[in-house]
Amino acid sequence: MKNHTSQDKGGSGLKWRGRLWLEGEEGTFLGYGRVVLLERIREYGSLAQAARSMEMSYKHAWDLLDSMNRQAGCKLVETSRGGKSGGGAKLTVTGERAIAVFWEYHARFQAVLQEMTEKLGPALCEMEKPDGGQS
Amino acid sequence: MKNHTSQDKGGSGLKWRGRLWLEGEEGTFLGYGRVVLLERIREYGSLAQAARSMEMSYKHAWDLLDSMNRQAGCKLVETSRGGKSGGGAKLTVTGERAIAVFWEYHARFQAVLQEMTEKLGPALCEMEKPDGGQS
DNA sequence: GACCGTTATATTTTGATAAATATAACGCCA
DNA sequence: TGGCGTTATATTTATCAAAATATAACGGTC
Repeated sequence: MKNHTSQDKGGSGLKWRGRLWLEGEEGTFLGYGRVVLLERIREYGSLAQAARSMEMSYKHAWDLLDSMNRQAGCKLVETSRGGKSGGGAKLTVTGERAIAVFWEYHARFQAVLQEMTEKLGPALCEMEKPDGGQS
Repeated sequence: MKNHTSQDKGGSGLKWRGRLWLEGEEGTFLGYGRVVLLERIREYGSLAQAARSMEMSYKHAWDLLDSMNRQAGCKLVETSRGGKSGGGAKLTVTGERAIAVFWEYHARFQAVLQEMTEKLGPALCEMEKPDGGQS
C-alpha cells in the first residue's frame, strides 16, 4: 500500500533536519539535552542519578543546571544537601513550565521540518549536460 | 517610538534559535557552512582560495565538498588539476541549484523562528511561592 | 625539463570539550 | 562520632574533531 505516512523524504532520499534551542544572555538556555535532563531530575529526584541515567558526568549535568538556573532568573530545580537520603533535587513550578514550553515549540518546529521535507523537490541532480563545450 | 521591529524577544530576554540542514545517507548533506563554501568556490573559482577566505583548512573544505558530491549523486562542483592556473573548481548547475534551494528553505526557517520568538510569553519565572509546605 | 598553483591524500599536531577523578561540605541517622 | 549519599567544586585526564603539515600528482607555461 505504498507507505503514505512516516518519512517519505520526497523521493530524493534527503530530508530537512534541525536543532532548536532557546537562547539567553549567555548562550543556550534551553535545548533538547537540557530539557531531557530536567525530566530525568523530575523522575529520579536526584541530579546525580539523572546524570548517570543519561551517561553524563555529574559535573556536566551540574554545569547545565547551573546555567539554566542563572539565566532563568529563578530556579528551575531546587537542590538540597545532606539529610537521610543524602540530599536531592526537585523541579520547581518554573522547571515544569520550562519543560512544557520547550516541547510545545519543539513539536511545532518538527512539524515545520516535516512539511519542508514533503515540499522538497524530487531530486537536485538532473542531466547536468554542460552542452558541447567551448574552447 | 518603542522599537517595533528587530528582535524584541518578547520581553523575556530569550529568543528561539535553530540550525537547519539537509540530511542525506551519510549525515549532513547541505548546511549553512557548506553552502557558504559553495558560494566562495563560485566567487573564487578555486577550492583552496575558498577555504582560505573562510579560514578553513583545505582538507576540511575538500572533505565537505567530497561529502556533498558523493551524496548528491552528481557533482556540485567540477574540479580540475594542472593547467596554466594550476587548476580550479567550478560550480555546476546542480551546485547553483543547491545554493538556491538551501537559502530558500533557510529563509522560511528563520521566519518561523522569528514568529516563534514573537509568540513567546513574557517570562518563565513567576512568584514560584511553593505554598506553606507540608511535613 | 623545471616551475607554478592547484587538486588530492596521508600523517602529525593541536586545541577544545567532555569525562574522570578527587575532595569537601552538608545534614540526618544509628 | 562516624557513615551514608547527595550536592558542590577543583583539578587532572582522555577523547576527538579540526587544524597544521607534508607529499604527490596534474597539466599547462617558460
